[in-house]
Amino acid sequence: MADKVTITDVARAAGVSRQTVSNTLNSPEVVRDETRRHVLEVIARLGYRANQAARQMRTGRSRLIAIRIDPGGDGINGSVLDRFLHGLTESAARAGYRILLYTAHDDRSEIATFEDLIASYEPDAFVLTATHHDDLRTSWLLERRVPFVAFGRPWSDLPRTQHPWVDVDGAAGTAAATRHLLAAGHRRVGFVGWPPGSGVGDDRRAGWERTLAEHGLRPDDLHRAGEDGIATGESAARDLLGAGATALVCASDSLALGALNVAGPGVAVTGFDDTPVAGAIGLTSVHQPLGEAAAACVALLTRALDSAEPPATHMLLQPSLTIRRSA
Amino acid sequence: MADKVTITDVARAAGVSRQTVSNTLNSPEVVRDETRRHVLEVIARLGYRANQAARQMRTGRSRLIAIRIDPGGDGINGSVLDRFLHGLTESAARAGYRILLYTAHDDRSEIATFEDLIASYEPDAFVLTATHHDDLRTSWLLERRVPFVAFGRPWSDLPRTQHPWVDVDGAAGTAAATRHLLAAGHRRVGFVGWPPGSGVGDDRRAGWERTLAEHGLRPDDLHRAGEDGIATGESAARDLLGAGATALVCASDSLALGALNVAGPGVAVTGFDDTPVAGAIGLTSVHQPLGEAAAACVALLTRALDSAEPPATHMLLQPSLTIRRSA
DNA sequence: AGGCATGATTTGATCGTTCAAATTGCAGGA
DNA sequence: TCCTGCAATTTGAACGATCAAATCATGCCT
Repeated sequence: MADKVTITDVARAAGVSRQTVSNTLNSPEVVRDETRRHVLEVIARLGYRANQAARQMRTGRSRLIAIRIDPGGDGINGSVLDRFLHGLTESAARAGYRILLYTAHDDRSEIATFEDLIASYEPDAFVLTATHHDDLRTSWLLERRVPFVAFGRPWSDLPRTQHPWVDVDGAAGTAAATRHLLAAGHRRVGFVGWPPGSGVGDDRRAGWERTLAEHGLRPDDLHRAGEDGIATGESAARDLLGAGATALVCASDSLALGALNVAGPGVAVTGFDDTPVAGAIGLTSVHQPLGEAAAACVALLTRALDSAEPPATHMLLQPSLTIRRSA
Repeated sequence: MADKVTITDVARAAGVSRQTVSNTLNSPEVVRDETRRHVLEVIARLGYRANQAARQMRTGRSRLIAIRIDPGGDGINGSVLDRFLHGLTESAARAGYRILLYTAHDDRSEIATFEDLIASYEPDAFVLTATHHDDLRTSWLLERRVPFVAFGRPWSDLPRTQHPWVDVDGAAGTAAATRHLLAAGHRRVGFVGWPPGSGVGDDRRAGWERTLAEHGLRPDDLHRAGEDGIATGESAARDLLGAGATALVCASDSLALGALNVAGPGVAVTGFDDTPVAGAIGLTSVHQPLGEAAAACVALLTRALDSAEPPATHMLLQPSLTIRRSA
């Protein structure tokens, strides 16, 4: 590539030592004002930037954050992670970090990739996505004191699952959707979700249930569960409409799309994640502040890595409801 | 992190020199069989992996490939780049490379990021996406001899735009869609695209036009253009159906979705990019082999970087048509 | 005038791997 | 027996930044 400028080149041009150049950039307070100004002028003139490999060898810090990328393109909800990833890349760059990607198809292969990345590139931290029950990754990283933050909560109180996390309050999202439907006059509001046992799914159903109770209404068995997908949405919606529901809160946009296919005029449907599909078909959907979530992950990590402050342990963000034709 | 194993540790444990350990991994042909086997056993036992920063300082190679990530989440077509990015990350890892992400909002800020990344992390190459007319990036990289491949063709014969690229044949995609509609009995097939001047748009229109001509049919002004989006699709479809079209080939899934909103029974519509939206609403759409495109990009780069073979200059891949209810 | 303290600056060493030259040992031929 | 050639192995140096100890210069006090 173009001829490289090193700290020795700058030192020579400025008539000072290498250390004075390094101090000018990293500990300016130990350099006399006049010297510092002169060195900065030479740095700017020569276009000097520090070589990260050399810095890393001496400091042990790569200023890299590693995250898995998923093949989400076949799914309606896949775009959630890309928006998060974009936000993460921007926030990290602002904090002086870069994002390193990897792929993995299960916990064990992801752990094998952790070992490889840690040994070769030495990322300063990991961001975990798609956390789940019995997630092997979190305890592996905790045991080895590898800094990380999860986008998604641990759904267990076990000590080995206590780790830094950022999440969006799913229950608050379905609560807002439910309130919106109640405000529109609906009294028999159904819920289409996933089988119990999924932390995220249980949380989203809790928001619907709790809000009905707050309005003196009973769920009355007006909830159905199944694997995420349009087909599940369709069959669950048929059942619920047959049972007298006039409005449906769905745990995902895939489920909501299926419900919409079945819903007649007057039936209100909401989804979750505010995906491009929701935008395309006019679906009211819970919007997660993914840019904010990404920024929060970087903030938690940089506080742990760069700051003397005690690390923050978690951050729960609030969603909003994007209102469209469907409700 | 966990105690590090270095090449010196392995050498000591094996009773050989550092160079013999390095040779065992990188030039095994210069190490006696018996010695090599013994050293490999010690490497495995100690769990040694080379420190990439140290290697990079000596070889000048980071084994990183940098690519921009876009905030595609607000667009229906955004998922195209995520599937590509996932495929790229997997293919790169297979070839011994990792993917480094950055963001940029225009050519100039992207070039500023190039300068920063090149000086600090020294990526071995860049993958460019969203190439366009008067793209400043390609000439900047060519002038500095920075290795890169574009996912997308240069649409100009100017010497300064001759660079390695991988693309999917858009014209072949719309040709296949057009043939499919003709085979279904349609004779008045319209085209909904973008304003002339976009290389991608012009190419996709050419596929439709050429296929009609091959069947002795004339386009008859059965084409409309506008900014990508559902609204454009709707108004263009209205026009074309009014002009007698019974089928529509659209340059994107967004346009196709708009067209579908307007199309009555019996009107066939196809889109482009086979996005999750297409899957969700039952739209026949041209599918781009993004995993293959990603693998081709890595192949072109690794051939240029790691091989003595003369570099390949480009690769044009073939799409397929995913047939659903809409056509 | 000399000694001491302190701010400012310099320089040797280090990080871990690869490069390249030097060294070693062994076999074959004169 | 000695010399030469070559395969196998070793070791000093380099990559570029930071760390830390050493050095230098200046000012103040005795």
